[in-house]
Amino acid sequence: MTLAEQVYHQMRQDIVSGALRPGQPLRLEAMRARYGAGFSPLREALMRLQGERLVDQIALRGFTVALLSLPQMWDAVETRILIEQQALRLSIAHGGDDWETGVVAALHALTLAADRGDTGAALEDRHRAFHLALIAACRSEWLLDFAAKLYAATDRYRYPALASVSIASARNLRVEHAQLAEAALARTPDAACVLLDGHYRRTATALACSFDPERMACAG
Amino acid sequence: MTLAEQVYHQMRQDIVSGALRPGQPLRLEAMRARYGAGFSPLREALMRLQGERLVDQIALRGFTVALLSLPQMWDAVETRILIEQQALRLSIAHGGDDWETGVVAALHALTLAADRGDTGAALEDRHRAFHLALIAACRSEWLLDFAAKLYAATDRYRYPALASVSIASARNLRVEHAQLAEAALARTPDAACVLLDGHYRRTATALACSFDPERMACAG
DNA sequence: GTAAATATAATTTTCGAAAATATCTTGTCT
DNA sequence: AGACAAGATATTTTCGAAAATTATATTTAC
Repeated sequence: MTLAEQVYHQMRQDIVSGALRPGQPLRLEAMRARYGAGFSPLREALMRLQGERLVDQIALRGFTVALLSLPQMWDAVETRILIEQQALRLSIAHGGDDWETGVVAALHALTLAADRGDTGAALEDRHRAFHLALIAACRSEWLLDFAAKLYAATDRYRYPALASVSIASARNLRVEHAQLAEAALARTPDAACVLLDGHYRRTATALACSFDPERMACAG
Repeated sequence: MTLAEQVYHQMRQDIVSGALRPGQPLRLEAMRARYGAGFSPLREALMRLQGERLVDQIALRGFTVALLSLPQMWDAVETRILIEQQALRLSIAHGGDDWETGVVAALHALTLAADRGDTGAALEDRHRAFHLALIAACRSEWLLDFAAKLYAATDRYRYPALASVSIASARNLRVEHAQLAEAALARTPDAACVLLDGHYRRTATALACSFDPERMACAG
């Protein structure tokens, strides 16, 4: 993997996780120290992140971490529901044994991690893998591409809440995930889409209640 | 505008228009001669184009123009229909006087250009402006962003056919556009979405019949 | 004291050489 | 002849200095 790619992945994770705060200027000299790379790979990574709307750029005035706001969160959530519902319908229609197996495996791994009390990036990876497994058989590169971008965009709002137990435990996420997987494997697209919609909307509503754009954290 | 931005826009147009052929390697030395820029702005432009799926990259082996294929065309078309139908519904729900005025103006400009027999980039700009005007009031940055990417992706298949008159004149595109605008302004979202779906599907079907991946042209 | 003009500093952007990697050519051995 | 290694060539990737631009501080004029 080239240096530019490494910087891209690290910086992306730092933005999504909040290590780099929304609005924060990304000065090249500071980035050079942080990621140990020259200007070229840094700028290449920043260009890619700009394309994912994680970074804002103003010509000749540099880059900043994209801001967070409730309207933007809802925009990302609504669009994500549109994309993933369609991808889920297609997956249910086209998915074979491998798809079913992938969903079961991802659900099990997520449940194990959650029950064990995993937190932060570890749990987050399992969660992303589960939602990806549901739509993996949709046979549309565009839908998968958009879903990945929107996952990162919405994840920025959820990450701060992951550390605090209160929000997560208030709802029974384990049951929601299990029902979603069950409906998908039962090949009932309408039911699965309703569950997906509810799952994302409840999450967004919970985050909206405790959203603090200043601290960019979602108080638990 | 910085040099990197100029290169990005020129290169994007060259890929969409077919001046750079699908599969063609984008050697940096050749690009440097063509666009008159150093390695840094060239690579930044290529990184952005990769994010839009117009360019493929293999680490340490360089960049190529993304290939075209019928399955990929249909994927882009189907996804575009999903995105633009939703954006159109939202625009119809939220659009005010400015939106209506924008649609009427864009339709008129497109009709003038088409009747005058404009071709290539000139007509293409009017066409894009019309479809953007329809969804401009949707109030979703994500939907507009995706629609723009998908427009470029599908435009690559349509550009070669623009030069030849036969395909364009076989259908009455003028009537289709006018009916679409009428349904939108009449605030009948279901009717408008049906027209949009039919418009894109007929276009894609026509292109599919004369698709030639080798020459990457769509014979008229 | 305020505002315009100028000088200074900080920052982004661009360039081309150098390093790293891949690809092609050639020669050798079985 | 075919397979394989060694060297030569071509290409990508990275670096840091230089150029271009913006931001800040200082001076000057009124």
